[in-house]
Amino acid sequence: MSRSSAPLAERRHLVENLRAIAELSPDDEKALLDLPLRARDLAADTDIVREGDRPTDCCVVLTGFLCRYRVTAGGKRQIMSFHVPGEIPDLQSLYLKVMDHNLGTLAPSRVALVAHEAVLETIRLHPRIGAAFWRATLIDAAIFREWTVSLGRRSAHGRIAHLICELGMRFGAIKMADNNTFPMPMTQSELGDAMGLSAVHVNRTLMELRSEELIDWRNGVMTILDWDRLKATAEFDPTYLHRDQAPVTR
Amino acid sequence: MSRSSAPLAERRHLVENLRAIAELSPDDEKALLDLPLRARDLAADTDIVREGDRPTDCCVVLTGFLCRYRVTAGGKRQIMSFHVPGEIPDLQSLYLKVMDHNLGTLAPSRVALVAHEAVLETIRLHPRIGAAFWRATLIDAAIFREWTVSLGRRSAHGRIAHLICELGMRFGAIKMADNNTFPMPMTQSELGDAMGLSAVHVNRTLMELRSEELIDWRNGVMTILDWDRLKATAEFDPTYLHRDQAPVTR
DNA sequence: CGCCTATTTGATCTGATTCAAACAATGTGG
DNA sequence: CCACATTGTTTGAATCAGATCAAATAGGCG
Repeated sequence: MSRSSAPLAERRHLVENLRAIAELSPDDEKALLDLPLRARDLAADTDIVREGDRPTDCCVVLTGFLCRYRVTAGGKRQIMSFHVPGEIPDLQSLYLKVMDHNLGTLAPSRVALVAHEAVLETIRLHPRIGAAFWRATLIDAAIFREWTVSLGRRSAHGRIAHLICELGMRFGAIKMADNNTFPMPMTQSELGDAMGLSAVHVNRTLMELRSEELIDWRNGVMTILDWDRLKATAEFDPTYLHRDQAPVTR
Repeated sequence: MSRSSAPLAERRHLVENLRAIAELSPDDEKALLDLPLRARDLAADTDIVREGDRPTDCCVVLTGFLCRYRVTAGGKRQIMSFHVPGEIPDLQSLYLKVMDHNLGTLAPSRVALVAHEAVLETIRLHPRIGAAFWRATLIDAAIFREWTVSLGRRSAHGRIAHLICELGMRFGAIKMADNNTFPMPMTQSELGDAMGLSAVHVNRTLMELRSEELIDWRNGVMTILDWDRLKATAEFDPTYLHRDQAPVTR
C-alpha cells in the first residue's frame, strides 16, 4: 500500500457522479474538491473495512473497482454492490456506526479516506452537498431494490444482462464508457457471488450472451455489442438510477 | 376509503420507531406528533403510490401492513420490503421524485399522508429529526442488503426463517410482539413473492418449520415457538437492524 | 518453463418450479 | 339456511433451471 495525494482528474469523478444526480453550485464543487483526503493504493482483493468495524472515515473510490459483500456461515459469499470511481461506498457509516458488511477491492484500486468529521463539516457548510449525499444513499438503496428483483425473479440470463446494463450506465456517468466499452474487472466466480449463481452457470450463461452477440468480455473489459437487444433481454429500465431527474447543470 | 384524524396511540408508533434508532429531544418528539397529517383507511391490496408517480406526500403507516413491490414484464411480482406501523415507506420520495416501485397495503390499513413541504420544514427546524430520517433510510437500505443475501445465498428454509426473525424484531420495536406473537397478515403466495419462491414451495417449507415446532402461523398471526432454534436455522444476526447503537433514551 | 488461477466442458444431481387437483375457510345472494 | 363462488392452503407428480462434482484447457507471469 502506498500513500500520496490524488490528482485532480481522479478527484473530479466524485463531482461528476454527484452532478449526475443533484444540482451543485461552483462553490459546492470547490468544497468537494477541497475535501481533505488521504489516498491509498490497494491491491486486488484487499479489504478496506470489515463487518463489525466502527470506521471513522469514509472512502471515495478514485480508480479501480470495489464491492461490498458478506460471507454466510456456510462459507458462501454474497456481493451486494459494486462501486465505480467517484462513488462513496460507505457513506452510510456516517450515521450507522457499526459495519454490517465488508468493503473491499476487486481490482487494484486507489481510494481516498476522508474523516467523518470533515464530511459532516462540509455538509454543515454546504447543505446542498448534504442533500446530494442523501440522494446518493437513496439511489444506492434503489439499486439494492433492483438487485432484489433480479435475484428473486429474473433468470440467470436476465440477471447478468441487467447488471451489465447497469454498470454501463454507471461508468457512463463518469465518462468511462466510450463506445459502450467499460471496465468490468471481476472474475466469473465473483459475478456469480453477486448474482446468486454458481461460477459454472455464470460461465454457461456468458457463453450464450456472447454467441448471441450481445456482449464481448475479455481481460476485464466489457463491450456491449447490441444495447437494444441486451436491454430487451434484461428488461432494463434505468428509472431506478434516477439520473434524469436532477436539474441539468452547466 | 374514509378520512379522519389519527388517535395519539397510532401516531406514537412513529416516535417509538425513530427513538429505537436515534436520539430525540422532547421537543423533537412533539414536532413529530404535531406533523399535519391526513389519515386514510384503506382496504387490503390497495395501491398507495405506483411506479412512475411523482408523489407530493410521504405516507406514515398508522395501522396494518404495507409492502413495496414491482411486477416484471413476465407478470411475476417481487415484494422488496414490508412495513409495520410507525414506518415511512416512501420517505425516499422526498429526494427521489419519480417512484421506481409500487407501494400498497397487504392488510386493511390506516395510513397518514404528510406533505413533503411539511416534512422538509420539520427537518429544517429540527436537524436531529432530519438525521433520524436519514438514519431510517440507511437502515432501510441495510434491510435491502440483507434480503439480497437471503435471495442470493440462503435456502428457502433459511430465507423464511430469517424474515420471521426480522419481522419479530421490527414489531418488537413498536411493542407489538408480546410473547413472540405478532401480526403477519399476508398469504403464503405473497410471502413467496417476497422471498423469491413459488407459493407451493413456501407451503412445503412452512410445513417443515411447523413440524419442527419453530413457529405457529394462523389467521395472519405469527408466533415464534423457539427463538433460539429459529435464529440458528436463519443464521439471524440483528446487527443490520442497527437498533442497539442508538444512545438509549429514557 | 512451470506454476497458479481462471475459464470451459461434461456428467450427474437436486431444490425448487410448474401443473393439476383436492380440500378448507369464508363470504354472498337467493 | 343452503348452494355456490372465491380465495387460500395442502398434496402429488413431473419437470427444469441451476448446483455440484470432476476434469480438461487456457492464460498470465515470475
